[in-house]
Amino acid sequence: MSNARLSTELLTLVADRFKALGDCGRLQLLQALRAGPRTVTELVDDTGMGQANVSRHLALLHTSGFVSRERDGLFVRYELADKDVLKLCDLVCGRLEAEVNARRKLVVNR
Amino acid sequence: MSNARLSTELLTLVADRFKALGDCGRLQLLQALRAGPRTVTELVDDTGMGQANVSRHLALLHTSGFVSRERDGLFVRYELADKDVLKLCDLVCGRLEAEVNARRKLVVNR
DNA sequence: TGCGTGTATACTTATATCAGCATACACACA
DNA sequence: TGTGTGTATGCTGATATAAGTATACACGCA
Repeated sequence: MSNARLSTELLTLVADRFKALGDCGRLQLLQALRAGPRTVTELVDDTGMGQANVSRHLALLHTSGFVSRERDGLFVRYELADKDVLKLCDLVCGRLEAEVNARRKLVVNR
Repeated sequence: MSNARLSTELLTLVADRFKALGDCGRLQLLQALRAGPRTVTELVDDTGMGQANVSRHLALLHTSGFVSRERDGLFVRYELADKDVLKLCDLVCGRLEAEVNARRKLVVNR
């Protein structure tokens, strides 16, 4: 890391991770998982997305290492892999909030 | 932030930011900007990408708030907007490194 | 072993994204 | 005002991604 120049191969991997987070549906799933582990069915209910969709998005989040899965009988329970994911989201959210506030100030003071 | 449920509108905005980081070329540009401000031409040289490409990617990074721009005569100088971007990249890189090391260990010890 | 329920995947269509080329635009300077 | 250089943008074809439907697969249980 540090200041070393990163190879394009590594950057491609990094880009893939960001791409995995670059979808509203997947972020919804991650948000729903904030509260704790959830089965696919529960996530379908939580998000209102179709089952196939949820399953596909979860698969991608899983191969990207953002969630872990565990079979429980007939169900598969998904869970946030670690807290880094939320750190990433919160960093971006923080930036957004700052921008929104700045913009609001502009509008109010016009 | 905290644990409040985020609206899908906000999540869409967040997703757009992540999407902006979800491209190898754009990450290359951000990496090149680590060293300091750069003109478009310099970034073309640094990255080997086409000029139109570089310009478009920079435009996206700019509207996403990751870089700032400043005209300098005939040139436009781009610069990292803040250190958060690097924090984001480094978080993901850290995760990757950990995985790669784990995988390498598997290969070596097979 | 057969059935029902939960999850994953194949296939399709619609949409988005990317790179390259050509060209328009912005600016400095003769 | 015209010319050259740096930057941005419109257009195009190729590729990737997303969602829906149908269906396959996995598991528990009668």
